[in-house]
Amino acid sequence: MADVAHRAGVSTATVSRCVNAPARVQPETRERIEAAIRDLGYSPNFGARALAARRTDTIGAIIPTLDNSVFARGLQAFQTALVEHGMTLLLASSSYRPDLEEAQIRTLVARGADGLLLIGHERDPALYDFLALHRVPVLVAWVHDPAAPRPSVGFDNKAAMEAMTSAVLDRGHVRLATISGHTRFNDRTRDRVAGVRAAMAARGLDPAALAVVETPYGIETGAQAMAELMARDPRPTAVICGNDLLGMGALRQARAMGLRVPGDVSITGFDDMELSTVADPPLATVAIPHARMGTTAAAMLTGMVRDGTRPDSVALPCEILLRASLGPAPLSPA
Amino acid sequence: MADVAHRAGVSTATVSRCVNAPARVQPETRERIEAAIRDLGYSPNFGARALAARRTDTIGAIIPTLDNSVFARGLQAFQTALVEHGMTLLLASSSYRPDLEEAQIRTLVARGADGLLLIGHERDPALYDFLALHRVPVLVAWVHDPAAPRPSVGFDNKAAMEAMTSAVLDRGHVRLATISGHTRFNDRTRDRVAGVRAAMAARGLDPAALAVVETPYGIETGAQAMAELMARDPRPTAVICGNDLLGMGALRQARAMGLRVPGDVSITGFDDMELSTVADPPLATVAIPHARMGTTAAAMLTGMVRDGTRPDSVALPCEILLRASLGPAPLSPA
DNA sequence: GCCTCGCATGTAAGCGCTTGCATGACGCGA
DNA sequence: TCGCGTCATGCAAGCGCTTACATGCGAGGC
Repeated sequence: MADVAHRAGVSTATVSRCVNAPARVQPETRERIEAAIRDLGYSPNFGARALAARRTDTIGAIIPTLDNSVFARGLQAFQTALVEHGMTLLLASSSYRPDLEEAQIRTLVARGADGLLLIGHERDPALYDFLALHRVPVLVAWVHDPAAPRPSVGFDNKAAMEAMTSAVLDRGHVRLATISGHTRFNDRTRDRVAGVRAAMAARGLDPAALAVVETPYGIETGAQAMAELMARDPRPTAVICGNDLLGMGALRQARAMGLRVPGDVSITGFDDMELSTVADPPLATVAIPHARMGTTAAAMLTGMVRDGTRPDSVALPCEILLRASLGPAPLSPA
Repeated sequence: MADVAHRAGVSTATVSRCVNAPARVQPETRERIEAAIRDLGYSPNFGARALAARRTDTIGAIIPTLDNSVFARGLQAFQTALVEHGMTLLLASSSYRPDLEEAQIRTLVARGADGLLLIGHERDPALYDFLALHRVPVLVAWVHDPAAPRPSVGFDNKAAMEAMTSAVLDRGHVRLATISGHTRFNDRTRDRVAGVRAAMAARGLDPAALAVVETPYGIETGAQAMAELMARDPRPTAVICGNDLLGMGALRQARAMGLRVPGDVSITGFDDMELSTVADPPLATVAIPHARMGTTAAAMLTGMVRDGTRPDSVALPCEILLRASLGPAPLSPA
């Protein structure tokens, strides 16, 4: 930087201003500096800048997993938008484990993340205290809860699942089952199950009659859960799955058991992963606004970091995709 | 830090040593310091540390996309392993565009990435010069080419595709087609097509007879390419796809056209995405060692950064998964 | 018993930027 | 013409660590 200053015949202060606030330096001076920067191939030292300016232009994100495309797609949009705002993404994953998530949060804060994107509201309050202490703005994604004490961007998991369940009930189904991800430490999952129950209650069905199997997200686990549900008597005529992986597993298992979908049993998913369109039959599911969520999150978080504002939570709409895996309830009980 | 030093009755230098090289301080001193750190909730300032130590313990990765799980799964393993090595992941994506990739490389280097993970060898030599100039070690993944001037960790795309093609040829197919991703700027894609041709040549077939359609990776695009191929006369009896998304699209299109798979046409993929097992019929494909690749990459890159060594390239084996979408060639030409 | 060496710790000089404040030039109104 | 405000720029004090070198101590060898 000193070299650049010398070559341009100015002080390092002016070079710094030229880089960070070009408007504050005379056009001709700026040109000279820019030429010097180019000639010398100068690029500011990140550590020094972080130290002096007390910011890193870096945003941390901690997601449960990248192993399937559930979060990856939203993250892709988030990262791309972040770059457009001049920010860089620091990424960590928690494997759905609160203890690992906590460790990652601490790491990212120690690494100087200016802001954090987290999935879901539920975590140890002490963590939020920690973040407040370090003045790190937090944005919660994949959920929408205007009542929460922190801004969020996402969709209403409960309402979305309630809408999907209504569509199922519209088709005459009475004996419903749900294959859910683990609800412990996971408000999204819990809200989805609550949505199923709410829809049942709204139609005068007993929510307690809902058959629920909890299992980690995955195709295999979904298939196992399906096997278990199909062994029950009476057998459910519609299986509402907490995500598409579970739904795909259920579909595969149904086929393996010789059950027709939707003739004998209807199956729905949640997420609209690319695989749900190519399934046979295509999986009815809830489409999540991944891209908009990621893009919006990037804009909100950048704003929070730069202006110190606390934006309002943003609700994004989901879409119920009624595909062939959802059909009318079978006429005669199995 | 000064507070910690004062409370523990030592100098800041000792605190620093206690944090960075615990073995170099007396056990009882260390205990006092650690207690002080705990009591005060001290955590070192990242920028200051980066500035003074000239390293960030941060690794950058630039991948083409996170929109499907092709790279996401490997990245998941990479990130997890990185954390175990005390490193943090800076992530960027390029959308398969060399210009964006270059910009991201420059950004990550400016952000102080100690090392970089890149996908594929092919890029502007000036970029490699830039990286050498900045002394940033680079590891290339998703390919294996021992002859390349840079270390890599991955698999031999050509050999893998050659093996898959051999399996196809074993089943009597003669009229082959390939749906490939764009081969420009993409050595993986190119190697895969080359693998198909090599297998043909090895059996005395004319590699030039291979029908090739290039299209961006995607289910829709795969379906369109399939439609185009199936309209040709004579019609290929086996379609070898450059990845599973293309394969799934081809499968869907075949079904839509009333073609039986594999009765009328065989289809193969590449990647073993989760969706290929649930397809109907299940998609024959090449299983890539995502997790091992990610884990190995993390270990190699950490070593390169810490010891300044240049490790040997690592080849990881792929597995040919012969699933039902691949069958014998139809007896009578279509 | 003296010297040497190794070890634990302290001292202090940066690391390369940003930014509050000071300076001086210039333009404008009185 | 003078004074004041405005603007572009310079000065220099950090930002909070790491680390080369200095120091002082105890142990071991002769």
